[in-house]
Amino acid sequence: MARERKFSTSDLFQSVKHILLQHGYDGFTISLLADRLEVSRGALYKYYDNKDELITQFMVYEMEQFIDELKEINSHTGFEPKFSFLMETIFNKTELHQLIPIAKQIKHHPDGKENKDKLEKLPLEMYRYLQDFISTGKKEGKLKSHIPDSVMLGMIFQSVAIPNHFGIPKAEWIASIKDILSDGMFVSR
Amino acid sequence: MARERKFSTSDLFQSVKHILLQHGYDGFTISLLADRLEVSRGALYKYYDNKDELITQFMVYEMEQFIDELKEINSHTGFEPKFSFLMETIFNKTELHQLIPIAKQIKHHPDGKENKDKLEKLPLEMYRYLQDFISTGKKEGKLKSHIPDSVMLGMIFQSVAIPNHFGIPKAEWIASIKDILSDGMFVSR
DNA sequence: GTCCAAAGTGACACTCGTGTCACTTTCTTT
DNA sequence: AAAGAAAGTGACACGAGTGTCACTTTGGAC
Repeated sequence: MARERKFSTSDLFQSVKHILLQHGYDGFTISLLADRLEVSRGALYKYYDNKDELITQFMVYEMEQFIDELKEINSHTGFEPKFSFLMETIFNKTELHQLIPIAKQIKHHPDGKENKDKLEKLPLEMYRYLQDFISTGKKEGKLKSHIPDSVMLGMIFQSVAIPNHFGIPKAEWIASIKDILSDGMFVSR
Repeated sequence: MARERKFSTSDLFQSVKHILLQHGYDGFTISLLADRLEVSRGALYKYYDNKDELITQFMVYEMEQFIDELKEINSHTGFEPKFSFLMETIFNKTELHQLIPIAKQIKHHPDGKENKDKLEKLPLEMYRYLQDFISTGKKEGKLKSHIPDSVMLGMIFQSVAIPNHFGIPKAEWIASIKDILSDGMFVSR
């Protein structure tokens, strides 16, 4: 290294996240990012060919980190503890789910699409990791076997995105969702 | 009217919807719309001050239409029929839920914000209409009374957005979701 | 047939963000 | 201290989309 860098990759990703969450995909500009890092736009183009590649790499990073956290699920034994861990992990990373619609907006250039592929495969990889959890649950007779795994996982993951319009306290909010996912909204007869 | 219009408002909204779903918010341009309607861009500016006002008006129209459909819920008697109607209505209008993230991206100009207000209030109006349904369900002892209404409605509405990655047939897909919402994923003990 | 008001046109000026590149700065190596 | 490699700068060319406006077209009213 001939000269010290003015910003680290994690500085950068942190800023990218901040800007994306605040301004959304199309509100994100290289200038905004450069200002925040106190460098010139040109400097950023030294490391990333273009805006979309930058955002894609950020997304991959963010997803991989999340998947790493999820892997911890295997350190819990028994179905209920695993389920609780899963819910906690998901609800502690609410921002990630705000990033998903943003990720879908990325306009991928014809060339350099390796990262695009990677990004598209990550959600599937995640599903695979959790497949175990679900099938264990079914085998143990805890989960209904006639409901497809993907519906269950889909419901679980989608639940973070529910807007809490009326500001229900976080603990009650999560408990309610867990309750519905587990035993439904209906009073059991 | 001194001269016949080349396009009706519903022509226009239909095209707007098509373009928004295909290209997303930032992919939407007045040129694209003008081309599709076979008019010049200038013509569109005769009716709408700017792009965002146009999209906002479209969104309001779309939401109001959906709310009208939902109002039909009162023509059904009994809790289960109402619930089924609600699920059907929601899952027959999947596009609308793809429009929601798009609506959030609208950049509202400082002036002319009446429509913006309207758009923000509509989801709440919708909640109000369905409040009845939920509270009736609770009173009749069908729904768990300790779970907040907004969590229930949130879960119901959010469920359309679950991506069906593995292409499960629509009927099975909806039935599974209904099942989870009603009685949960857990095997009842 | 003339008038006029609404509908439509397309060229124009403008803004904003992108990506490039020759150049400067800073530090390490020898 | 000279060389040179990596980091950073800022002016530039460019493209795409926006919104405006003087002008043309159309068709009903009189």
